[in-house]
Amino acid sequence: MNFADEIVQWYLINKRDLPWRNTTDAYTIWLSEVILQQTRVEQGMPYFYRFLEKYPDVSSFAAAHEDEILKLWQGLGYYSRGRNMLKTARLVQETYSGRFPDSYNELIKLKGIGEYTAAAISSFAANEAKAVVDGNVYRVLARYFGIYEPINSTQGKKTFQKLADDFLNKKMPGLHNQAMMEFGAMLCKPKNPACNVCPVRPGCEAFKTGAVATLPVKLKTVKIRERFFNYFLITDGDTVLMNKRGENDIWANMFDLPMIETGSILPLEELLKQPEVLSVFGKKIDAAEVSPVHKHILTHQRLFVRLIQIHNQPEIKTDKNWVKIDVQNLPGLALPKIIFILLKNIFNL
DNA sequence: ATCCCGGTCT
DNA sequence: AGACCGGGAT
Repeated sequence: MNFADEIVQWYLINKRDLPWRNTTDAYTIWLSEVILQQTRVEQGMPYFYRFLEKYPDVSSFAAAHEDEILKLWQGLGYYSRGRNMLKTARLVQETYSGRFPDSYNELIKLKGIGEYTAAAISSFAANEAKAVVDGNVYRVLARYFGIYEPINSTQGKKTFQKLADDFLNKKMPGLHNQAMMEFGAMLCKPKNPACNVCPVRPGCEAFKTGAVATLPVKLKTVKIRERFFNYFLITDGDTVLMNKRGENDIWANMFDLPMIETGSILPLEELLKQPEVLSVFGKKIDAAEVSPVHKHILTHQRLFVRLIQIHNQPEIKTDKNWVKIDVQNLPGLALPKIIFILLKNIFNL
């Protein structure tokens, strides 16, 4: 028996009895599939029952008000799913006279139905030979075949779709698709997969190489953080107050200037009222901006940096990391690029 | 408290 | 590539 047949055998014995599996009605399957997008079975189940009871067919769904749909959808998240369902129900009512389509090529045109859902509905309702590739299928294929291509890259998606298509049981695509997903959800789980009872363990590349916990590979999207650095230029004769940075943030152990970080760009007036500023510099600061806001790009951060000169400051509550440095010694310090630029403009370094 | 997970649309 | 959401794990 090949890999896919083994999984179908496993499925026939171990499957959960879920309500949407006992029908070939495209409308009912559509309802369940959209509810289950990005949603766990346990969470989606009560919503499925409520929707099916209130809207037993596409005509009743199409006749609903958007407010009713959203109310019934409340708590499920990704509310555009509900709004798209209403658009689709109305379109189906109009153009298909209420007969929900069950072919991949018709389904894929509908709002809220992408590749996965079109393959799911067409294979479950009409046994069309389209392989589903959802998060479960990615995981099962990546592990069994030992594929390190990222599942969320453009090329990776193609690779996995092709692999899924190649292994699809063309005689019973619906059963095959259900089996692949159930196997991923119940046995080949993201965490703590049940390899000890896995029927395809002997052929599993990830198991052989100890890569089960590593696969599938997923590109993590590096979110770029925006930060706002307000630097203060505090001079005394030929010296300037510098700050030795700590270990944990960017520019570890390098020198910058005394600084207050804020959550956004504040007008100078506002900035000087911030508690952190008041506690360090007091109320009567004679301060002026001496640089525009510089945008400084790092790999994971976008910095908005400006320099504010403080003219008359007799008593500053100084920090233990602050040190007076002779201006002529500034070029000898390890300075981040943007700090060097700010100081260069002031002191003609 | 923060991270991770997941289909579709734009 | 990023936005959309809530739940479960850490």
